[in-house]
Amino acid sequence: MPNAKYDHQEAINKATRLFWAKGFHATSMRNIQQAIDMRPGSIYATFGSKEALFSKAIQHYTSTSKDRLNAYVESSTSPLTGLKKFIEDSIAGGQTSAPSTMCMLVKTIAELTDDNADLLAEAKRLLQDLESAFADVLARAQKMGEVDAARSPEYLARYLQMQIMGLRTYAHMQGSKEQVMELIDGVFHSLTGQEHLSP
Amino acid sequence: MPNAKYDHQEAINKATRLFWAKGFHATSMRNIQQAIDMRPGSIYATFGSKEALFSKAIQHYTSTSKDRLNAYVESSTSPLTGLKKFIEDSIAGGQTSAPSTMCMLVKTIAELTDDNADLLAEAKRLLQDLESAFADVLARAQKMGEVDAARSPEYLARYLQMQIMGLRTYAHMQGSKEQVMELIDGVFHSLTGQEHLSP
DNA sequence: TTTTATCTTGAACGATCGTTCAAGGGTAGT
DNA sequence: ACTACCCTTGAACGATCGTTCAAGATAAAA
Repeated sequence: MPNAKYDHQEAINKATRLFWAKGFHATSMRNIQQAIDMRPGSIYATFGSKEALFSKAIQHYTSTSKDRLNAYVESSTSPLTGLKKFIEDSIAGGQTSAPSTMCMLVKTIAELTDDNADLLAEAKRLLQDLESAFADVLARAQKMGEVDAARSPEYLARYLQMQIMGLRTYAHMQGSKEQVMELIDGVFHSLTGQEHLSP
Repeated sequence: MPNAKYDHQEAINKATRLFWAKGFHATSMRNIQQAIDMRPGSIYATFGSKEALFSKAIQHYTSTSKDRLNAYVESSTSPLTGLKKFIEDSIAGGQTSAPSTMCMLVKTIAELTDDNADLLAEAKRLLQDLESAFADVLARAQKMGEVDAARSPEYLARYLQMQIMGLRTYAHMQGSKEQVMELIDGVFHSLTGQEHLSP
């Protein structure tokens, strides 16, 4: 790119934050143009369409989320405490003031229909990716005896994924940070308690 | 109304199902016109605006949900089994083939922003109403010894509300009905188990 | 400096959005 | 049969949607 004026990665980053905050339909291409300071011609030459840009956005979101999870797990004394820190940070929001406490992928599958079948399918696939990342962490936690080994990491990850969806959505609905933290503690007690996870 | 051609209640019912399936933004007034077989003039004379009609819709949804919950609780051998049947029916969907496994109010707070501040606030308020209904049921379950009495019904309802949000959203993401039912069982084990709910 | 290739610009397009309103239709009361 | 009143109709409005494209700007190659 001999004549590249814009930083495409930074553009995707800003577009991601905007889509995350407002959703797919409520974010107009004119909003995007203003946020990333590009004119329609450049945007369409670079990304192709609103759908394609949104696709880049949810991919970027997922990649960043995975990185953040792994960073917490690596820098913590144990996989499980790293996992908890990741969840608390996702909801309470550290310095990285996120556009929403809700998961961007959950917002996406909540909003989109078959009118955007490709995006919907991809959001579901990316959520499965994140679930796999949870399974990896939980498998490591099992080997360290932090979590009941009688249940498969896949089941535990499924359970955790569902809990995180609920927690982040609940946090978006209700203001009290204290009560949400209490719910997080409740979730982790049910996760470490061995006898109450099995169906 | 000496000259009323349309059944307004049935119109609200159909509009609710459409909004529930497609969300606020993706549902156009022309979609509504077709679904309820009314022309724009009549719709606006009756309901005032798209926002006002959507407000009626989420109120109707909440009212129906509460009725369905109470019906399950009354017709069951115990409050807790009624609660579980309500949840299973909400997700698996009985004969009432719902437009979505996801909670309409969750979809609403996931999609809307401050651009529709009134609707957003009302959806949150209606979710609190449902949480109160859960608290009533859980208090009755406590008196019957089905649920740990050491925790307040308000906390338990908060916990349950969060779980339902997660369960229904997860069910919408992932196809396997079997795995979702397994998760529901897991939730109820954590709800009945006394030692693992406290933070 | 001139040419060439690449990227950017912004006006403009057709489609669709939520909404309005003058005109028409139908029922009830006289 | 006539009036009065309510409800319904559907064309039309301005705004905004996602997207396109000819023209201009810019930097590397010759």
